[in-house]
Amino acid sequence: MAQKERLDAIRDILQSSPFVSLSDLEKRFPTVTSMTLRRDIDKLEARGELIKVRGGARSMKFLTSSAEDNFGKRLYEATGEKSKIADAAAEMTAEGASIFIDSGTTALRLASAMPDIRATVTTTGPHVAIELAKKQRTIVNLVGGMINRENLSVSGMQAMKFIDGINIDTAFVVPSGFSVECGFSCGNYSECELKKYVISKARRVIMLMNSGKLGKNLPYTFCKPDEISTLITDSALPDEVEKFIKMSGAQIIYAK
Amino acid sequence: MAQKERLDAIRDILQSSPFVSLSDLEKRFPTVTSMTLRRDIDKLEARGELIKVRGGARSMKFLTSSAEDNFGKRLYEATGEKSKIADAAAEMTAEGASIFIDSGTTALRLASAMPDIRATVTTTGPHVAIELAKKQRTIVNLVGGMINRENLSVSGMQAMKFIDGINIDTAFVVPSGFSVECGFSCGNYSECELKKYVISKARRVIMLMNSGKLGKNLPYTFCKPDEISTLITDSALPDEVEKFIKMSGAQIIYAK
DNA sequence: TGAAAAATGTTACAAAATAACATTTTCTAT
DNA sequence: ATAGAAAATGTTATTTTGTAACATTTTTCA
Repeated sequence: MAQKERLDAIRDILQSSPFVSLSDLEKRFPTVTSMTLRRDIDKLEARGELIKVRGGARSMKFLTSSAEDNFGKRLYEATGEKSKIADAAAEMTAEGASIFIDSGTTALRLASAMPDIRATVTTTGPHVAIELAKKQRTIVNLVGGMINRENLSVSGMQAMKFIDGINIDTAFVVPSGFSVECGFSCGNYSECELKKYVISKARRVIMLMNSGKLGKNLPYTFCKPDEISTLITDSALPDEVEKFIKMSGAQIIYAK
Repeated sequence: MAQKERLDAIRDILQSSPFVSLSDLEKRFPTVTSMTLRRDIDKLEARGELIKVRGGARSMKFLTSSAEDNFGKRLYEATGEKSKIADAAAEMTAEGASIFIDSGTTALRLASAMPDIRATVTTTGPHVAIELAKKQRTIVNLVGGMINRENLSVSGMQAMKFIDGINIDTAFVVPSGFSVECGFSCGNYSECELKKYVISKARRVIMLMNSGKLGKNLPYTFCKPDEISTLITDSALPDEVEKFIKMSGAQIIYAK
């Protein structure tokens, strides 16, 4: 019976306060041990009524209301470069298309920015696939193969075979580096091979590159600008780079 | 710049997972100190993007939208039993083996409980693959194919082809239901087919079943007790069930 | 009533968080 | 280009917190 009263009291406190410390509780319930109070907190956490944090517990009520506030705010905050690029890319998708999306964080942003359309999306990124699975209408295919633990993407022989079996209308590819001399490059051989193959099979290739990648060369070049249709980036490219890419026949979109 | 990338990465992780531990982050960012990662977490907490908890951080997104996202919810359900089962299963792995791990939350527990051995692990669960990728020695293969959005697992023709190309020493399979009459069953046709195929190819089949699945029948039966080597469960089975399974020649392990 | 289960207490130990200061990197204004 | 400021990161020692494991008490209910 004693336990029930304590639990109720803790609940009450957390209705009017966003946090309660263990020492507060000790003062309030001097007849029981701190261990007992910890166990009370554990119980309430298991029921989802609060969140256990260092030194005490936070009120679920206050957490959810502040979370909603933040969500509204974030809509007006300047979104990061990657999100801008992703938003621009998301507009280039179409109902009914067969779409390929690379792995990586930029790709992940694209996945969450994608509209919920009736399209088939194939990806090499497990995270991307998980994000895409939240859509209701989109069919999601995950490429099989060996996982590269550095960047959590799939590649290798099995992956090549998988790509072999599909057609691609639009491929969204993310490089790790770009320079005029070396083109688009990445740091892993089998990934490079896979990207090459995807690009060769895709009707339209859209490269998503945030400006941080500019001027970086990685060991394996998988593509030159003349093989892509569009480059989406966040900030203005140096003149000679822009000229070079346009000469190669690719369109440049500055996402903002 | 480096900091920004880390913050983005942490944000990303917490978009698809309800919790990230500090040690996860240490593995992911081996170039910086844990102190730096703590400070990153502090920053994000100050912005209301996550909640700092002992050992890591919890996703604000999952706290608020856990009702919609039943996968995240299930992670915290039946935690105890599933971990016990996973721990017992983890002991049955061996260096050099070719191991298959199913998808699902129990499988995810197994993935994190697995020792870091030189083995090849193939899985149908993207979450499982991501978890396994944290090991240093283990080679991780992700089966390719169509994603089932209910339980985030891969199946379909492409997946069957993938399984076709590999050999399996030990398969850890997780059913959605079991009864004496119907055997081990699951709720999805193509998944059922895949499990069947995996079981037929595996030298040794270990079924991981928490007691909550007992007595449940789902539409598709993929296996009867006489096809498995071992059943790992958390609490004592009713006598007649235990008898039936042992008569089929399977070993029963009670995890505790 | 008398076992089993639940609640609580005790203690020792392990883990995690913090503080405070040192060092490095990055930015900025001249 | 560079000095100085500010921000980011590293280092270490210390304190706090959490947990595990087991002992004891209380409650439940067959």
